Amino acid sequence: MIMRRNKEQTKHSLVNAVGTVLSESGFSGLGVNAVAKAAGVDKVLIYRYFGSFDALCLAFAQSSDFWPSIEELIPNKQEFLTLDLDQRLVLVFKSFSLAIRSRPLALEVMAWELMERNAFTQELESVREEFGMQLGQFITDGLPSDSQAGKDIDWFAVSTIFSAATQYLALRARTITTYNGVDIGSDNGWQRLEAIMEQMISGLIQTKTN
Amino acid sequence: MIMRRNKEQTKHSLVNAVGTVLSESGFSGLGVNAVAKAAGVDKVLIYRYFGSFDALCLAFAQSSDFWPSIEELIPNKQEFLTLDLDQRLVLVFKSFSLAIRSRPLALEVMAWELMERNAFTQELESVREEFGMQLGQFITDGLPSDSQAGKDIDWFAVSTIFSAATQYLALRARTITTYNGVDIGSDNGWQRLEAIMEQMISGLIQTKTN
DNA sequence: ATATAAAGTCACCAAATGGTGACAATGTGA
DNA sequence: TCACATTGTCACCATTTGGTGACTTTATAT
Repeated sequence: MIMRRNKEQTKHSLVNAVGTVLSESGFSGLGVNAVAKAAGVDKVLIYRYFGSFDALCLAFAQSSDFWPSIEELIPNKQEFLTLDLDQRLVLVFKSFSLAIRSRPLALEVMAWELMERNAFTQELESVREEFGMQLGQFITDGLPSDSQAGKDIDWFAVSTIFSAATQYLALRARTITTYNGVDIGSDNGWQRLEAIMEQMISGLIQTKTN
Repeated sequence: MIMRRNKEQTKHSLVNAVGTVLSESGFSGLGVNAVAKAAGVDKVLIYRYFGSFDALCLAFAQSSDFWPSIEELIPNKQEFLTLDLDQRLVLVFKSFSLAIRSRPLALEVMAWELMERNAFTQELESVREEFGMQLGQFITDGLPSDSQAGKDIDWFAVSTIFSAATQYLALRARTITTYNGVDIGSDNGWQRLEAIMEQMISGLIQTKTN
């Protein structure tokens, strides 16, 4: 009863092959032929099982775990809930930059999103958007009711800037090591960035509480 | 003595065609055939005049003005020199984001730099690096000697974060309109970002002067 | 066992890619 | 005028791309 021919396994091979090709050759090398070869499977099966190459990429986008989970960013939820908003932000951005920098596939996909908008990248975006929403809720969830500090601060704009900067610099770090005098190729440089982010956040709160 | 066949003019056509193709079809459509067609010239001349396609791209990188000039960012130098560091930073980042968002070619090239590292992107980076250096000097040039505020602040890290965020969001704005609740497709959203950057900078200085 | 549907292989297609050699048209110097 | 180098055109090449039809092999249900 051994299935030497297994449709599901072949589909998985193809889906995984998308990630393989993407991380090995970048998205410029992504194509029907390359993926089929990487999967060790005939390319015609892509069309048979997924209908189109875009659909296969879509399946990859939905099934893959290239994006960090919230649990990875915040391993200790109990401890996290005891923190203030500023401390939470700092902690999240620290672990976010760490998590993202160690994910070549995520970086490749992020770069792709900046280039094109197709069914694939659209799906990827929706995955990320949901992640962002959950994370946002997590950060503001169950905040001490007596923390009035920074209530009139545009925290969305703050986290937008920090998240954007983090992602951009993580992408740049793949090809250059120094950006504007900061060594984004080393943990040292990233600590500089985290430190100044921390100062900015506390500066914001102090300004408003004064 | 009119040259109906003009080598220099043809070369210029080819160089310009690189920009045309890049802004119309993106860098994924960039190739020998497309550029030659856009220039209205036979592709063999690319190899004759530039040696290789990469060399042509290099010529484009060096000759083009897709990147904003410092004069564009700071039109009134006299007035600029009267400002404090924080005011200068705010002003520069405001005009930088404005300038960059209205430059589709610059955005395309920026996105490309995030994808690949080749002779072309390397040259582009060096152009940009020089720009960054000049801008940095400009910002700190002739500062009032009595301004001790923020002397111990890592301003390189600050401008790194703001510049990175600006570039990333400008890139994202090409394909999506809302990022993390901020409408990066409209001037309104960008004003939110500029406002919070302003608050952060002044917050930094206040923290240190207290 | 046999018919039938599913799973996989293979050969092929048109189009586009980067790249080159042969040739025609034009300019320029003697 | 005539030779010669320059400028440009064109046909062609091998390779790769996305995509399809026809085929063989395997599993399964009756």
